[in-house]
Amino acid sequence: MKVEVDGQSVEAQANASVASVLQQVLSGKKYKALVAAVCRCAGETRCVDISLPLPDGTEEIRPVYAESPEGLEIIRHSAAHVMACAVKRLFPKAKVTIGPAIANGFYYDFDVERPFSSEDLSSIEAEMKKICDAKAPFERSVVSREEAAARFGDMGETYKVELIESIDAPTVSLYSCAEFTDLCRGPHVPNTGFVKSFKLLSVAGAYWHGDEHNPMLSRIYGTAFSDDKALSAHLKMLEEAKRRDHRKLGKELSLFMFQEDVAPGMVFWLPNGMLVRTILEDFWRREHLKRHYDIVQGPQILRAETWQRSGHYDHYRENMYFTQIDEDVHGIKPMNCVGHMLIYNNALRSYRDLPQRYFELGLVHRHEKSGVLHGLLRVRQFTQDDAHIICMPEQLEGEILNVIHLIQDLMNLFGFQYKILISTRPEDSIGTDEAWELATNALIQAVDAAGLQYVINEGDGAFYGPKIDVVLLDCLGREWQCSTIQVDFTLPERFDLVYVGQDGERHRPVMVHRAIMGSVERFIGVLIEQYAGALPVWLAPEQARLLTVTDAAREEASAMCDALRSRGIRVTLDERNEKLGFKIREAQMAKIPYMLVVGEKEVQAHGCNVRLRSGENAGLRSVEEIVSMIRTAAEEPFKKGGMSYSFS
RNA sequence: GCUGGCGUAGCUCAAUUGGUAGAGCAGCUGAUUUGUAAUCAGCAGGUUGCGGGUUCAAGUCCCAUCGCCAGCUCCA
Repeated sequence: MKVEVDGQSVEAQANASVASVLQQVLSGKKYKALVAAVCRCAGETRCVDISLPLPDGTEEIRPVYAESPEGLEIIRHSAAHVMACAVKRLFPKAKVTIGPAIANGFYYDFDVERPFSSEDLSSIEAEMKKICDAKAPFERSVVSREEAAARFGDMGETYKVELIESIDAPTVSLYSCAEFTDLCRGPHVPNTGFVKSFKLLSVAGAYWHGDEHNPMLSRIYGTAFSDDKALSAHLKMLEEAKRRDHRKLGKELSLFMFQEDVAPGMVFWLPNGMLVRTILEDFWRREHLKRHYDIVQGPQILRAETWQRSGHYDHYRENMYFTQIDEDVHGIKPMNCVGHMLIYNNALRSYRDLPQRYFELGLVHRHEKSGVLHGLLRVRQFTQDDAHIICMPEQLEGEILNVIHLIQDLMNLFGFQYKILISTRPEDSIGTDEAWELATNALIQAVDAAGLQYVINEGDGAFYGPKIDVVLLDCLGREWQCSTIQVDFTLPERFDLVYVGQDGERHRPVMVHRAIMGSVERFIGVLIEQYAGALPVWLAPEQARLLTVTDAAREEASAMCDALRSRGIRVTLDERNEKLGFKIREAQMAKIPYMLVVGEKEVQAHGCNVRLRSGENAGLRSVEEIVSMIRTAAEEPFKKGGMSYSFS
């Protein structure tokens, strides 16, 4: 039969292996990096082992190379098998469970008497190395469910038996490498020699099936790449991520602190950090005013009956803080929506008044479980850049498009890439089919209109409406969930929101919750990591520092400091009796964008010698030149987006 | 909340397996007036997270508690 391979038509014998067909076309070098193949038969594509015979009716084969995303996934999955094999050699009593490839590597969960320690990792790694050096082939076999269950049952692998019993098919496939056999769909690399660049990273606990009522298993995380170069690049990236950890930088740059015994999960903003936050918030409020939002603020504490009405008391009570005065129970707000609903109801609204867009930098409290707290990224008290847009159904698409533009502009400002996920109606939900369809279409059409790619998450919406989530990608490719746009059918009902239409009748508006940064705390945490603490000039708490060389320059430096301040530059003066090198070092570690050196020469010339935090020297400059240099740098990121920055 | 690892000076970390709690940085005092990532000297700094227990003796071992870190689950 004829098979298409890489654009070439090849004659293939029935029963020929996938490998032999590919070999006719691929050069030796390409063939060596081949880990699997994607076969298309009758319009269906699937990834197969190259050692298997060509599936009947194959029309086309596409080679999968080690360095491709699919190839890496196969290598990682195979690495998980190799790891399980090594663990069974070293810890024969360990029971295997599952071991998939994940975003940047793989893991395998084991049921062991004593959890693995980090010391165990190196011995497991050494055993894996042996298995890989042996280049043991991965062999696939297909057996009946009963036979597989019996075999794993004999081995005492009770978790595997449970998995087999849950599979709804007469047969299951098994993969063996060396002496280890695992239940697995495949495909795998041809032999263990393809797993040559791997590293075990950490151990962790995880529940069987992710359910905390199930036994706790011991999980080993690792990563694997097509070659050592890619592996070391990845390990370097992990080091870099550690170096950029916002918790570490927050301490080093005196931005914020935590005092866990006093207020776990709540931030103390230090002067530097609060300045960054203030600048960011001021900018963001202005941007919202420009885009025709109204800034509002609701109360922090509302009586319990209101939370009953909103549904939070029934659905969100576990995460809420309460306070009791005499007999009255009050709930501290975990969300801002309720206040905004009540503000809407303060007047009878006409269709001419819609949309109403209420924006609030709303402080909320959520009692998150202690184990989930994480620096600024997950806290119990935080500020959402929250808005609720109340509009007529036919305005929905346009409103959502405006929100998407705002998201795009913010992401561009900081150079973030992003991914868009649209979540549709879940099983358990409220609202009519028509309303869901209209809202979901509005979300999709708005994203289309903005010319953006998206992924649909079927059934992953909130029970009260469909949503768009935006995951931003920082410069290391890490993902951060920040923006969210959610249509809500419940709250307009519960709070009986109405508007008077053109027909004089009362109608129910629709409501959109949206947050762009998500939370100011989280967003600043992400920014710190994105810039490794060297915040852009417009956000830097200290934009410039004047450094005197000797006391003789004090007077001149002090005058320049006043002059720069009066021009709106955030500048300080370091006139301590220290060597210049010492002052430079401190300013450099504080990641101050401009270091302005004033010594004898500069006093003569009435200027400063400017050093940038990159280490570059910008030469002797006058105060005016420095002001314009800093302003230009501060405004630079705003050139590309539809947003502006104002000095004041 | 669960599993594992931790909690020592303001910060970063030592303390030879149970035997006198130390160092660097920061701080203070003094000397030094210095040219692009650390000048020198001295001083001070601790109920080893908090509470019990074992022991002649506990930072070290045991129990409990608060919290942190890596995950699981959840989420802005």
